[in-house]
Amino acid sequence: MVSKKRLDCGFNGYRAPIVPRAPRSIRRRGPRKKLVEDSKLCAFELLAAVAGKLLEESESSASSNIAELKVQVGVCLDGDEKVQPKEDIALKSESFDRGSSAESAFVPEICVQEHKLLSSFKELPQAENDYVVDHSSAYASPDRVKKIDSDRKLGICEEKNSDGNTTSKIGGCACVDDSFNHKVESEPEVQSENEKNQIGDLSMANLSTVKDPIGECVNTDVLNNSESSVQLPLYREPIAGAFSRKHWNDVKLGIRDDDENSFGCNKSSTRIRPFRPQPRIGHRRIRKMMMSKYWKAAPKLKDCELYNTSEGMKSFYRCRKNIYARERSQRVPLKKRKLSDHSFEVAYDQDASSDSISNLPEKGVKGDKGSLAMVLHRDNGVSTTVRGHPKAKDPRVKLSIKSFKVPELYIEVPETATVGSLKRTVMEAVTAILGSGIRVGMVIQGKKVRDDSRTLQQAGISQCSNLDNLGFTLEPSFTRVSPSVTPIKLPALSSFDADQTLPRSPATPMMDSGISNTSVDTPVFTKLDDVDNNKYICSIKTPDDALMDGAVPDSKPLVPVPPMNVEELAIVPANLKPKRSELSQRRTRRPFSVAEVEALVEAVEKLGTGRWRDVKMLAFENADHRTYVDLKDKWKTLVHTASIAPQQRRGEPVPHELLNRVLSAHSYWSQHQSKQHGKHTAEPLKVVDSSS
DNA sequence: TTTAGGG
DNA sequence: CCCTAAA
Repeated sequence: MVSKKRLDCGFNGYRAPIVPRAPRSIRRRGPRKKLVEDSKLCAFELLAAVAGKLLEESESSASSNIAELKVQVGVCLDGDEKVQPKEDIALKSESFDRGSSAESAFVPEICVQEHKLLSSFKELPQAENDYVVDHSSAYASPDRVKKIDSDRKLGICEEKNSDGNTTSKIGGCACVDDSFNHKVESEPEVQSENEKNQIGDLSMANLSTVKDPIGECVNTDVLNNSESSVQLPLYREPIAGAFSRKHWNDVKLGIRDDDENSFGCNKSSTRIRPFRPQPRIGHRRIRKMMMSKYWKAAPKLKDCELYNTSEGMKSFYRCRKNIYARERSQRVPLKKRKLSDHSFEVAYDQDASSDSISNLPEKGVKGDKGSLAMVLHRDNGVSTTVRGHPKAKDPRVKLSIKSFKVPELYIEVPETATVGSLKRTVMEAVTAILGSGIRVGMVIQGKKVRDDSRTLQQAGISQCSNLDNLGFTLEPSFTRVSPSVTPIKLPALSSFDADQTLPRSPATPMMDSGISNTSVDTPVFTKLDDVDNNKYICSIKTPDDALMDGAVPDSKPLVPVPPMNVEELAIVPANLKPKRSELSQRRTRRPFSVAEVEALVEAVEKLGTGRWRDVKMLAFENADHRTYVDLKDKWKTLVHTASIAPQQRRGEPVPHELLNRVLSAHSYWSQHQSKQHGKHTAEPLKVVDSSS
């Protein structure tokens, strides 16, 4: 949206970010008021969002010309208010009239209700519930009001102070300081308009065009400045404190911004949507699916022994379910994994289960509970770098985490212990920490940043700031002591590989080997290399990667399904599904492996066609990425494939034998109509002769 | 939600 | 794989 780059880093400069599409905006310049430093970012983003909206709806508003708005962005961070979405709430002109003080009125679609300050406006018919702030400035002109009336939709909440004074912070609202205002204005078009309207028009007509679909609440403060300032609506996050962190800020670690991998930001993307064009319905569905799927509980890996591709289908079937579970995230990555060879991984064998931590090339840690993977870039020496993203509406802060600091570990070993044992001990200590849950801590300039709700800017992280002092740490999470934790503690990143055995191998050697390259010093993980374009998470390399069948060539993001504690960690954001940015894109292609085909064939032989749901449950229960529709489609293609000349077939060759079975089953079920009548109408196809 | 098919 | 009409 706002591709405009962030003007100057400091925000002090007066640069106007270019708001891409906004036809006009509500921008005004104003005296910069010094508001709370904190919400700059938000405001900025809000602006962008508004601009985007304006653009989208530019046509609609007739009143649009009232360009100048003086606004100050007020961000409400306090959580005590309730935000409720409202459908167009029109402010009646009367309302405004009455309050001479009201410079402009913004009607938010969604406002915070029940605000204490609200009282002053209660009388207003429609604005009752809105949190309105009355600004002392009295610009409100009747005309304007009307416009407002018609246009509202901006989703802005005004806050009214009981005494009519403009208050930048009411009810805990923080206002963004001037810096924002400056930025906002620079759009050429806007300016011109501004000039025209400069007269005191404070209207927010333009704003009206913006609709806030979502209904985040916006609180706007109108400033009295003669200078035009922009009024930014603030969108509040319903949940207290979450605001800054989530909205519009995407921080990605070692990830390109084109995808949604920002860790901990998943939600943010979602939230952002509101400002985007409304997705088509179809997309919604997809998204929905994605969401539900990717966030589902991680499968348990334990039940199945190692599945070795080479060992064949037998074991495959035996463990089919399990395998699928793991497999789902996997296959794709194989190739990717290779790309990430530089990534450093530490795996450690802890009894039967092994834990491993690896640095993923791409995504990082998800919130508190996500995987531990971190992406590190090996390129430059700067531990963290930040740079703006040219086209992002919001400048992106890119971080390259070179290393993680682990919480203090206290280790005691005899002098006679071997280096290897010491390493192992360290590993165990680390693992113990990890096993009990860890969280990521952030340190800036040596200071811990504890407030998760702050925006990066607020925390001092911006593309312009020096992030060399930014560090992340892994710390024990006391809050989440793993309850019934499965023995498998951090299989995390690696969880996905179906074929691969649990992670143990790779790393272990490293530790034992005398001088390891990348010694595992206290700091546990870390190093990363970046694979820059790839986004996959994990990379556990195992010897058998090569065996993977059907490795998918193209890079797709893996979906790490950390099996850690199923209970609490169960929810893993697999936001990785990258490639598709938010709006639904097509799913990443995941060719069926021979094993899957066989499983499919077997199921169909048994159940027949027409019962894809059952087929899915029978053979692909845990393969979340395979829907019954997929299975049906696959069957369709298999039948087709089987009927064409081998030379015309593409993709991974399917054993002849399987194709024959496909034909046989297809033929059989064509005659026995499995579907229709009740479930077991027909007997399963027996045997399959593979010959021929 | 599933099926069944076309795209 | 996606999208949908139907069921």
